[in-house]
Amino acid sequence: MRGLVRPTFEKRSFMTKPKQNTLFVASLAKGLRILRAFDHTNTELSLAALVMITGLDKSAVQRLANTLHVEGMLDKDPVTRLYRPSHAWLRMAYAYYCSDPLIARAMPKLIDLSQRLGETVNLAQLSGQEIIYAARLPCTRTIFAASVPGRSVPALCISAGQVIVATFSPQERADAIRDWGLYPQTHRTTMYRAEIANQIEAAARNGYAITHDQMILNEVGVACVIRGADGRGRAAVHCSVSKHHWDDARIKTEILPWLQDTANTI
Amino acid sequence: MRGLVRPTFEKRSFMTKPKQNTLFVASLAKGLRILRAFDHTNTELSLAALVMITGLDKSAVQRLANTLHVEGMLDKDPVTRLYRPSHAWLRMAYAYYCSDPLIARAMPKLIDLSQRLGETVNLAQLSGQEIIYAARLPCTRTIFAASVPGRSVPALCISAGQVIVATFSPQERADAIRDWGLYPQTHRTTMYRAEIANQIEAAARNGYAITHDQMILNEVGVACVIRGADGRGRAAVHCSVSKHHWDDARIKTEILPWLQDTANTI
DNA sequence: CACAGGGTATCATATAATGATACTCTGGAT
DNA sequence: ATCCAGAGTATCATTATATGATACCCTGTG
Repeated sequence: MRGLVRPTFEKRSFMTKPKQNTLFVASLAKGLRILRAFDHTNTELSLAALVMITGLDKSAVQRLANTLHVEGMLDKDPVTRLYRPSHAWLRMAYAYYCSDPLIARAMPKLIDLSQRLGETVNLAQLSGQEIIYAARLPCTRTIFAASVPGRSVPALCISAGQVIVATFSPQERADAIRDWGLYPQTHRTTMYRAEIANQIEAAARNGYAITHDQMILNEVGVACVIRGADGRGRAAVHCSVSKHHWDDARIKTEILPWLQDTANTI
Repeated sequence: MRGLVRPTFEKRSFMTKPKQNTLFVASLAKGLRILRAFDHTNTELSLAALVMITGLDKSAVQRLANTLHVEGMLDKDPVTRLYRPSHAWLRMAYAYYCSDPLIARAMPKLIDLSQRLGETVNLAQLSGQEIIYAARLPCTRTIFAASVPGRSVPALCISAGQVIVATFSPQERADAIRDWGLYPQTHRTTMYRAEIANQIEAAARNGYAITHDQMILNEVGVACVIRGADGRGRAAVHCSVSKHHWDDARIKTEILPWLQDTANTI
């Protein structure tokens, strides 16, 4: 067994090739893989679990995780040895908020809106093929995932995404509807692209979108688009209410106008 | 000029020594330095600016920043070449939220509280010598920094920090009051440790703390501690109101009881 | 037109990351 | 009691990989 002459060699050269050279620091990228291993499913991870998830070598994970710990990016429970995201992850969000001028413009308006409506309002941004909730102002008890910012969901599924895609050129719109990811959040999440195409058409005509039961059952989402300088939608003001308290007619008369007004002034 | 024989050499061996060896990946640590260069002051940075702030070599910054860009941690404006935090920074916050069980327990209670009071409530956590606002539920227009989570401020300055330090043993408390960082946020921020000691004493007796003008002028902060299993305060429920609308008497009768109730049930 | 400043690309060099291996614990199973 | 499995930790030689100097390419300025 000792004599095993580097099965290492071909493996590494094989694995390393896909990465681009010389202006790409592989160690850093691997460190980021460690960070990304933490998500809503994996909230605290052992060394062994990190090895599993990242597919990295045990020694590598040991070093990288230790580095992240020393640098304050990961907390480590001294008894269980489990790693967890540190407060630095929250600080990064703050840095993001400060860096995005849209947030600063939107926040006060969103606060007013949430107080006026007495319902949960969100600022949703397009991030690749997903919508990320950048700011959330929850006004009623709801599930955990809907009460904290940073969650992302497939853009096509929800009103905020639809209203943004609706601002694209016909070609881009068609591409998005055909290609973008789609995965269910509830058993009622719309999974038919034809239906989504209709909803987006309607959003393009109306300037708003309303969806039902997409993220949470009995939840109605209403969204109005915020356009960038080029006219393309980059974000949306989104309001989430309970079906039990609101029917579509009241939503249209009592929520929509305020939502549109807010979106326009941002 | 060509013949300059490596002034490099001694510099590197000299600079590298302070870092611990073999289970510390310096490249990763440097990458994190790039990330940390972004804060509320530096919201978007050029290559040259990153070189300045991090003190790293130009080539290193080039490679590291490029790696972070390729890996989706930094956005890069194709025209100005400026780097900015990406949405990944928000996703990390979401991962943090999911990893901290306190958040999940606190959120619904905080929502109820904010609705009941009609005033801004926060969940504040101790992070080293600072308080970090983990969750914020703004109910009235306020300055930007007070409306988004992730900001951190010196623990001693504000009610939330005082009420937490008040749960420490006398020795730890004294150490904290003597040693912990203190930097002003307004021209009225308390900078006298003796006065802070008194406030913390009061907090220990009363179980709550009230501070004035610490972060924002004409702002009153009220906080009640949330104790961990060991009895030590790890977090606080914090409420921020305007001096113009609330005097201390009303705060004590109309806000404090609800705040204490919320803190206790979390 | 020359220059300065910032961004990009390339290369030889040896540092610093690598992954195998061996060691130490702990807790369960026999 | 003893053994074993699994997880975390520590160490080491090897060379692949990060390094920083340098040269190049822009664009805007004086």
